[in-house]
Amino acid sequence: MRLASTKQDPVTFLSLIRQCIDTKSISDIMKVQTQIMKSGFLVGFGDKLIVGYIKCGGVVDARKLFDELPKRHIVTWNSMISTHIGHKRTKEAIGLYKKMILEGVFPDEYTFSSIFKGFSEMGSLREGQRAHGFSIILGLEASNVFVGSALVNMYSKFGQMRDAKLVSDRVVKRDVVLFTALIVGYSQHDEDREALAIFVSMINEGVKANEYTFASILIACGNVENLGNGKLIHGLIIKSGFESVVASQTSLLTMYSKCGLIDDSLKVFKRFANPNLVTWTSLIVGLVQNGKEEVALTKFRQMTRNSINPNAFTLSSVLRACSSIAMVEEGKQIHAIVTKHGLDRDTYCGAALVGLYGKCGSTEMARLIFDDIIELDVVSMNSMMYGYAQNGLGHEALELFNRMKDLGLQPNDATFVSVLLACNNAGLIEEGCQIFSSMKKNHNIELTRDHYACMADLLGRSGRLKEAEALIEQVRNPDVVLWRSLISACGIHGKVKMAERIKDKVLNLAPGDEGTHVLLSNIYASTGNWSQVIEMKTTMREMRLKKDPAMTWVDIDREVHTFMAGDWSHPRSKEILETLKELMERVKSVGYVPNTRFVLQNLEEEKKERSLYYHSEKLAIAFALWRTSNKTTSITIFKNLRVCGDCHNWIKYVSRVVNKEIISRDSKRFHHFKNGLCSCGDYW
DNA sequence: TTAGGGTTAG
Repeated sequence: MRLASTKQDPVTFLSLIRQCIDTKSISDIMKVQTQIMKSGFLVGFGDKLIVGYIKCGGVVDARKLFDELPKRHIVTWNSMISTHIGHKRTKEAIGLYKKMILEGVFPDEYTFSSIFKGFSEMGSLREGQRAHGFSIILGLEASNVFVGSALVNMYSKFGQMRDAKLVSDRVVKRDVVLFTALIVGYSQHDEDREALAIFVSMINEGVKANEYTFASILIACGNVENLGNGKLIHGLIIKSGFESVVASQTSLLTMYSKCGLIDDSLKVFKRFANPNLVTWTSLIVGLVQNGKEEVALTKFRQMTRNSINPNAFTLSSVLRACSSIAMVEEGKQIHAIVTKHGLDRDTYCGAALVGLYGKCGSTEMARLIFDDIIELDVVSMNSMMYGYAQNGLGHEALELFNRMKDLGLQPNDATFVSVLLACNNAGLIEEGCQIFSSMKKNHNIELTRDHYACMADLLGRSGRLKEAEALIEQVRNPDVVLWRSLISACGIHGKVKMAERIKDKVLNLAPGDEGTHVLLSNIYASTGNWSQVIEMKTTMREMRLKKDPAMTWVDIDREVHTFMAGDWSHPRSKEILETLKELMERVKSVGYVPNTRFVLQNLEEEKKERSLYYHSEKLAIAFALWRTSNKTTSITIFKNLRVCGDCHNWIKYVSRVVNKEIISRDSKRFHHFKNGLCSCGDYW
């Protein structure tokens, strides 16, 4: 901008400022300001120059000039405050608010409409309440709906829904914005039914819902799985002409998936011409929640192919999908994407990664990620503790549990599932009992089935069978799984009579429960009670109950190889058999003795030994050792059932003679075999 | 010459 050097008049200055606003040029305003100051007009034009700076995005320059002005109009104060709030300069905004009061300028309805947001962003409830009091004194709380909405918002953010409601009740002319703010507040604080009630009263007051209201109320319907109302609102959206608004459609998609109608979510999704990141993420999350993890992963790939970059929300959800169905390799690929986006240290992604690595037995990797997370929360701590629990590292889990208290984090019900499981898997009986009894007393945690299951298993396995039974009887409707763990404990401690008594209880509950039949048959077999075994098996045949065949699989170079006991269909059977033979000789030479107690069939001793020889995990380990190079330091195998005592012992010897770590995930937990020892300490 | 609301995650 070129300025004429001749004398300038007020009209010219005004038009010059307007020109600067149009071209959004801060440097031009500075030139105009210099000119104005030279002409001695600053007092008259200060406010207008500030508006100019603000409109061009020059918050800092506006503030500089603002501080130089001897007198400022209330409008200028308000503009300064709202601009600072808008630019996330919350502290400065609150500073300005205090400064104006000190200088004797009273805040008005415009000031209050923006300043309350500042207090909620700063987390200063007390100061917010003080300002609220001031607005009441000035008669602005109830008379102006802008002020009222801002207050409702502030109290909602602080979770003070009672206060939010009280304010809203006092506001004279309530509009759709105020109602929406209240609905969102209730819904975000798990009071979705109240949110629905507010929606109804809004309609009754004759206030029309808009796309924002619809988006929020659908989330509330989804949260309480109120499909009926959700569908009604879907109809209202169509009637009100908001059918193509992205936000309300995304909420519609979420509502259907939360109500379990994932196909309807997919239908809604199909109508999007250009779904955005939030829409894609909502769909992916919905798929994961409805057990469609593979589809979720396909959608994720489709999304990235469409050049939409994932964020922490998307990636943490996809990672959860991978770990929930043990897609370890896919999970590792997603980890690479997380790293590429610099999100390893994000609370949500970090927690999901910890969960993934914990689940595949790499607690060390999980811990490395965990230690790097910038802001630890209950979930990330729970994930790490659960990882330790699954892998039998009880003391490590307890140490984190204590650290949680030091960090001032409130443990939740999931925390106790992890901690109790950790105690259970590590045989920390006293610690487990103590923590269990503290749950309600000291932490006000509602006991769930999972907590009881852990505790019953812990007591049962340690031989306190009567206590375990009494505990299960405390559960309102104890399920089959709970009782089965007690039967299995009876088996460990040779209490056949008690096992039979519990079996009758279970079969009354669920006559066709094959697990119970298998358990009993195994208990009879291990005590040499072969006639009973035959009877059990006949019953099972008659009832057409089938036992899951034991299976072990191993993932090598992204190819999964599955093995069953005595199954020689693998193309490399010859090599497997040779490796197995060699391994047997080596482990026997250092002390391994086959334990035929674990053969659950009535065979001659030598045949029993042969049958142990070909258990699926032995075949899988032999194959993995043959296929991988000598440099490989660890191999991981997966089993659908629990590992038998003989294989457990055998793998310990193998880990010693081949000098490698062998990680085995069975149906209940991980075992890390190293140098002839197992991480479970032979307690599982 | 100034002001308020919505959608996604463990």
